[in-house]
Amino acid sequence: MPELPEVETVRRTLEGALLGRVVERVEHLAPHLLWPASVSPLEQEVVGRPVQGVGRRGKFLWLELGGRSGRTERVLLVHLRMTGRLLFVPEGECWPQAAAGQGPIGSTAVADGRHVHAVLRLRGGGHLVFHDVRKFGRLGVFPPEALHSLLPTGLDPLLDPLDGQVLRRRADGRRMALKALLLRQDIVAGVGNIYADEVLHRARLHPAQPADSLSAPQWEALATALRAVLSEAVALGGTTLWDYRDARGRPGRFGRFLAVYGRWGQACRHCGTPIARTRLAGRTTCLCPRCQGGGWV
DNA sequence: ACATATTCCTGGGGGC
DNA sequence: TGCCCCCAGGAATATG
Repeated sequence: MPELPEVETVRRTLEGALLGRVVERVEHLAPHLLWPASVSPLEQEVVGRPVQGVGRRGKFLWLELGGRSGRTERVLLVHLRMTGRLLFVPEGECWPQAAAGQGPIGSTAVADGRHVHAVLRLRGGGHLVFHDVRKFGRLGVFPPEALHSLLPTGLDPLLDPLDGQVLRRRADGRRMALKALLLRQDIVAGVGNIYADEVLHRARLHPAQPADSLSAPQWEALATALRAVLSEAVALGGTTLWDYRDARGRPGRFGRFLAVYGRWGQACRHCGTPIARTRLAGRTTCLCPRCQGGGWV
C-alpha cells in the first residue's frame, strides 16, 4: 500500500513526465473519487493549466497547476490510500494496459480498465490516469493557500529535520504503543503499517512499548531508523507486495529487503529467531521477539 | 485525552 | 465448482 516511499517514487516519476505539460481535458471522472471540499467543476479548474511542480508531504501528493499569473493558481491534491495508482500514459500507449503494470504481482484483474476513475488528457498527447480497485483514493482541486489545512501536521521524516528530541517532543508524553504512535499522521507523516514494523525492527524497539517509556538513546534510535529505512526504500522505488506501482506501472524493489513485514515464521535476518505476527492498534504487526524483546505485551 | 470499533471497498483465498 | 465468509488496511468518524 502506498506509504511515504511509494508516494515519493510516484512523485518523482510524475515530475519527470509532467513538468510543463498542459491539461487538455478531463474524462471518466467518477464522483466518488472527489474530495467533498474540492473546487468544482473539476474540469473547469484544471483545463488549460500547465503542471509547474509535483509536491508531496506524508502520503499526500499534488500537482501544482499554473495560470495567467505565472504562479501556481491551483493544486490537484491526491491521496492513493490502499490501492490507488496515478499512471502516466505516454502518447501511443493505451491506459488499460498501462494500469495493468508489469511483473508477476498485481498484474491480473486490472487489465480491462474497470477501475479507472479519472483520466486527464494532456495537450500534445498522453494521459494521466487515476486507477483504484478499492475506491478509497481521493482527489480534488484546491487553491494553493488551502493546502496547509489539508495536509497532515506530522513530521515528514524526509522533509523535516528529525532527531530524538524532536520526536520525543512530538509524542508529548503519550502512553500509546510505539506502533500506534508511528501510524498517527499528526505525529509522523507518511508511515503506514509496513514501514512502522520495519522502522521498529531497525530501532530494536518492541511495537507495544509505551511511547512515554523510551530513553533518550531509544528516541534517537527511532528517529535514525525512520530516516534510514524510508530513504533506503525510496532509493529502491518503494515496496510492492500486492498492488503498488509507480506512475509508469513499475513495481518497487524494496520488498526483498523487508526485515519483518510479511516474513512471519521466517528467520530474523539479524539473529535467526522466527519472526512473530501479532495484532496491535488493529493492524497486523510483525516483529522479531528477540531483537525487539523487552517484555511488552 | 486517550483507546478501540466501525465505515468505506474489492479481490483473493480458505473452508466446505 | 461454487458459494460464503473473512481478511487486507488509511483515515475519518463514532463510541467507550
